[in-house]
Amino acid sequence: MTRGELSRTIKHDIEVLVAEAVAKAQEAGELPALALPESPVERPPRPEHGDYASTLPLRLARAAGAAPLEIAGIIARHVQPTEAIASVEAAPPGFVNFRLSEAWLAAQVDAIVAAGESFGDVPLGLGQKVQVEFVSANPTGPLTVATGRGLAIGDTLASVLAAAGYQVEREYLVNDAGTQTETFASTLYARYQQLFGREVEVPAGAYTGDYVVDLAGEIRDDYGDKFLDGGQPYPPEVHDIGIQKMVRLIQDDLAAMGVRYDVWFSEHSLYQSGTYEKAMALLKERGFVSEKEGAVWFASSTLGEDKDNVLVRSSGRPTYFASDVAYHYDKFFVRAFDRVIDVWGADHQGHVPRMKAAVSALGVDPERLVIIIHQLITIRRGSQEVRVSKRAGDIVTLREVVDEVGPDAARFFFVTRAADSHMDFDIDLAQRQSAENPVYYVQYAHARIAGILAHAQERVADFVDGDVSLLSHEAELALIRRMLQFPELIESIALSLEPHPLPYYAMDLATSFHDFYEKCRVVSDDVALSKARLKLAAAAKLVLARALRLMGMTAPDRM
RNA sequence: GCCCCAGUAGCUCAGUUGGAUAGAGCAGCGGUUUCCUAAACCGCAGGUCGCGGGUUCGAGUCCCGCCUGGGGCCCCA
Repeated sequence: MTRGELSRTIKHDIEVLVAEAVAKAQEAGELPALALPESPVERPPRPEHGDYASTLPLRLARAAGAAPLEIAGIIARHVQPTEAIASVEAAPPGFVNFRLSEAWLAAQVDAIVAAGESFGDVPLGLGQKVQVEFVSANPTGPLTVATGRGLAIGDTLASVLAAAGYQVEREYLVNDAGTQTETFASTLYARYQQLFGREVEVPAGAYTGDYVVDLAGEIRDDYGDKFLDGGQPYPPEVHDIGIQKMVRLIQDDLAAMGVRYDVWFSEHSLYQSGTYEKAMALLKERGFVSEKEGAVWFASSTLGEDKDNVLVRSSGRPTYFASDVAYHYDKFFVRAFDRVIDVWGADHQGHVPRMKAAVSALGVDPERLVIIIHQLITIRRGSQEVRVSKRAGDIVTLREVVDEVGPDAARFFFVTRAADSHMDFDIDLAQRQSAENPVYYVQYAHARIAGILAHAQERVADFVDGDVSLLSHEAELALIRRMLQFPELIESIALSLEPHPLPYYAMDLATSFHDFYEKCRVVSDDVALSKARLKLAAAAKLVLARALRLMGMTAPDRM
């Protein structure tokens, strides 16, 4: 096998080599003709075991009726040697260990530099249309810290999927049609009237945060007393203006976190475009709608749910669930996404089974809808827990955190935890540790390389002709090995849809670079070696920058 | 009561989908700068992987039970 377009990753190449070796051993009658179990090659934890290892013999032993070590020996003997592989060995109790050729490793630096920005891309998605919808917080208040998590997960996932060859759209659903926005508008209008000295009470369940008062002030400044006698509970313009301003605020907050959405989808538009009616009609046509107790129900119990769910209240108003059914109808039928990924907080987990049931009731394979649930964040100031409630007005805003610790540190923090894990966010600690945040460790490696390249510019003419075969130091090879993991990581994240390994990788890559820096003088009197090492440093800079950018962070040249 | 998630070093968390001697960051202790960025590097210390059973060549990882914490079980979103 030669290096080329067909090879996704060296890991993949080795998996192919193993499969071919088994097939040859079977032809030769040395192994029984058995169907092979799934057995991806893995990375041995200890360097003396090589770069990659197959555990296939261990999995095959019972069915083959032979000792694992013996099978490992047979497979190792049948592996076709390639320029990339230096050695193949059987090791007890039944591993097949592969060691990469150092000459081949060194040559990969040229490949990485040639690939440039596209190093790390893997042909997995093949242009499939994927939508990632995340955050989608109600436009009834500023974004809270809690939304930072969905933001980091969703945005990073979208970036990684794009790198993996998917056609990705980021989407924010603006809930501009529900009862929450009505309560919000009522509160806003009450505040507005109060600003003109009227004795008006805020409604029950009102949004008592000061930001509503500020917003009312803005409306007064912009429109004067125009809406003062606009009717009850609020004039429609106040509702719309309020939502609009709130959405703009949210957009600003998201921009401050480095997120750009492709689509801002209005819930209200589902009712104007006729999508809602079409979705309900399809559901009815397929026999999943029933009427009882004066309401319209989704017969989810026929799909294995423990109960039915209301679509249209007896008052005639659709529920949030009905909106969401129509919304997903739009995603799959109108816009025809191959795959839809919704990122929700754990407080919505109860909504997952019925949403999946609804999608399948619409006739869509429920596998095409992936709902990622992330656990909630507990916010503390020191030892004191902060209850976050938009309505009560006790909010720790995302903006507040960004302003204090910076977007890069915030993004890094949010994306580093697995979605399934609960998260403690201590604001005091975040401030104190912002300078200790590992993101700076990664960024520093990038800045260090930029410094070296600038330094070299004055001494070494150019290093495009650098001969990378001169790279043979352990630290150099370790850095190259680390970089070659990058495409594997992209592939792995695109499959698992769990972005949290990315920051860990970035730290490891930075460590490999710092170690190389300590042990290998880059710019020295040895011009040939300098050029080779400059090329290696430039490659590392590329990969660091890309890892950071995938997480929505900056890659500074100076710190 | 039922369902989902978690419990790993003092703290915050990873753990390659069941593999070889369980790791990182921070905190603690000690060391490294005539030299491209010391926001770095090297070393030391720190563990009954919540508890108890089970599955098998092999379990932090899978199954069962229990304990603790978070979330859910509305004609709320």
